[in-house]
Amino acid sequence: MTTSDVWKAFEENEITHSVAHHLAAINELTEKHGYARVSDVARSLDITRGSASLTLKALKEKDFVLEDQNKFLRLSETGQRIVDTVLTKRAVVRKFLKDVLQVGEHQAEVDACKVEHLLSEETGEKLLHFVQFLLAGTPEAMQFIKAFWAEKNICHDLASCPICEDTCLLHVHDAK
Amino acid sequence: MTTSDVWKAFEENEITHSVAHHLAAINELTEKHGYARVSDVARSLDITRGSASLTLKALKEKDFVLEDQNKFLRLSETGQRIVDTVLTKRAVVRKFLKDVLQVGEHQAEVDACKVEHLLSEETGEKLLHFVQFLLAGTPEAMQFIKAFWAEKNICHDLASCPICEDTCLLHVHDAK
DNA sequence: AACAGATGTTTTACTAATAAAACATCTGGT
DNA sequence: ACCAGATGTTTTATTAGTAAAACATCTGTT
Repeated sequence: MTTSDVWKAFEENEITHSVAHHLAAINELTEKHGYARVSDVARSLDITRGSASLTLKALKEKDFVLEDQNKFLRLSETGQRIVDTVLTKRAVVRKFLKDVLQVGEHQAEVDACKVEHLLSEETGEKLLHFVQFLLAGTPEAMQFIKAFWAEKNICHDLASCPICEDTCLLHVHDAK
Repeated sequence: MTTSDVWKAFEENEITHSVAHHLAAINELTEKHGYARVSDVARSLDITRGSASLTLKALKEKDFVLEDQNKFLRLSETGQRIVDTVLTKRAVVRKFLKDVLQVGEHQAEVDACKVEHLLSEETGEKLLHFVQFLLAGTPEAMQFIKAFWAEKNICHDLASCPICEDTCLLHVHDAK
């Protein structure tokens, strides 16, 4: 409820950026090549084997990752569920940024990747719902999108609005 | 361009969560009480004076924060610019989550706070533009919002869609 | 002047995530 | 059987951000 409660929630995240990508790497390697070992994860994330070994040891201890007799890794049911929700959030954000806001391909990818593991389930689900509806092709959605992309009379300077000369906090100006 | 380039961008962020909130604290304290000292920032963020002292020392060395003869802190021009863009991004995301997606007040606050410092300028600006247009009251926007809030036939399960029994990657189902 | 309380800094220690290097093990080719 | 290369782990070190505790300074009574 207080300011510090809100901002400290960032640190208390169960799924860190690093954890999300270790799990996603196992997921992708397993799908693409049929197996994932410590070295494969390390190569895929461009970190050393030692680093991957330590992080993955922690993930094994948390039972997000399982290991067979031959050191082959796979996701536990929990690990798979985590990866599925994170990857869906990434896909939703990427699609929203790219197809709706028309953010450049690369930047949309980077921003989605930075944010994927931080969004709550509630936000993820509601954004998914929103993007689906927006791109589903109903007349309301199509007319709205068309009108939005035609729109130009809005201040979009994050630091200082040239019209009202203040920090730009969601004000709309009349067309000149 | 590669996967690891994208995911490593997270760590290379100039403005960390901690830095963003130290700067925001100085901003808020200065506005509200006319001054900000190390102790005020520490209290405001609920961390020790020692921690705040070290982080703020780094911010002084980077010239984001200035200190006068009496140890009173204020933001440099650069620091102020950073805080303005971060706070605007937070406000935009919060408004989008709360007023458009109808995410709960508290969760919208937390998610906006987690994400504010990670979004690129491009995404921040385009989201601002989008939210402004969506809430500006044009007929297209009002009809779209009305239709969206009435909509129910869309899968919004992030982990596994009960209709197609797959991870839910932005597919829309027909109404039953 | 002296003492109490607030303030600021420094030092030591901790955690997560990394690199680097040493080490151990396993596997394939000759 | 041997050696090279790949693989996995452990140890040592680094960085950012924190806590805790010791210390120094400053301020306002009395």
